[in-house]
Amino acid sequence: MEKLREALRERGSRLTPQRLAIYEHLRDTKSHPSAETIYGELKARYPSLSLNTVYQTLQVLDEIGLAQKLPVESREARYDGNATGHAHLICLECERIWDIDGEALPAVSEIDRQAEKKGFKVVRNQVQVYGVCPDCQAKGR
Amino acid sequence: MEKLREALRERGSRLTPQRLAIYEHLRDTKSHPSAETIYGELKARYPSLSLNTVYQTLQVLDEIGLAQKLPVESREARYDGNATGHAHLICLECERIWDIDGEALPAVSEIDRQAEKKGFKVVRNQVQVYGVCPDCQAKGR
DNA sequence: TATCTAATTAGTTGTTATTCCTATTACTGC
DNA sequence: GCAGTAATAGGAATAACAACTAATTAGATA
Repeated sequence: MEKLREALRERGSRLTPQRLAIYEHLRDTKSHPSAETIYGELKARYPSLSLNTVYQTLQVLDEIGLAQKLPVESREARYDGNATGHAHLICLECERIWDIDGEALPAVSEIDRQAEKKGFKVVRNQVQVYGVCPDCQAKGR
Repeated sequence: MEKLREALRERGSRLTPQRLAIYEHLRDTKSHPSAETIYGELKARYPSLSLNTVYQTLQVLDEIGLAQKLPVESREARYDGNATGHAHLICLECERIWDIDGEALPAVSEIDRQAEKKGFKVVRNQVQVYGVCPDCQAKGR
């Protein structure tokens, strides 16, 4: 929470209950929710919350590096409370998303390095692997 | 062109002048255009072309593996006539997109391998590196 | 090459994620 | 606590894209 307050202050922004709630929700879930989903999940506790605020807050969190917007193939963007560079595994059937960390990280860094070799100043990367998760495979296509 | 004809036939679809034009345009450009851009660029030669046809054709090309839809951060999807697995370099300022091939490919494959180790059946991947291109870096800031 | 039939086109309309607008509310620094 | 200013809520607007439809056209067959 102090991390959030500090990052917001640096940007000249205020810490509001809505922002805190969205930040904590994102931080505590592994589900990479969409804006709409976050809205739905927080609405019970914060009845006055508006979807617009969710969008704005997610954008702010993305800007200050405390969240990451994932532009995936489905229409809705999904959000990740872990903004460090890592890859995502996306199930084409159930649309769930998982992080791939550990051994995949060096490969992600290697791609950045190739980009830099071409004279690019790298800001961030997005690595998505689309496929079918074990659950959906078991469910028999 | 025969490749396109063949792939369309297999799907039970026909080769039309519009489809051919869109296919060739995509194949011959390195610019990863949006549907709207393709429409604008072909409109002069095919005045009767409709934007809807462009969308439909791009979807067909994507399905038969002769093009690739890139869900990028900007609102419009961009299309690539090279549907083989490779990474993209995207300039956050001018929005141009380049392919990264060659040495980055093993790293992309390595990430797929990690996904498979988790029990995923990998279908395709998307690797995007966002940053600032040399031109835009030179242009100051 | 004429015919039959299913696919395609182009135009219109629909859908929906996201953004814009603005009056009201509520943080923050004093 | 008060003033100043940023954030919120909520409704309306936007825009990319998808669905629908009537008319056209291409492809296979003979």
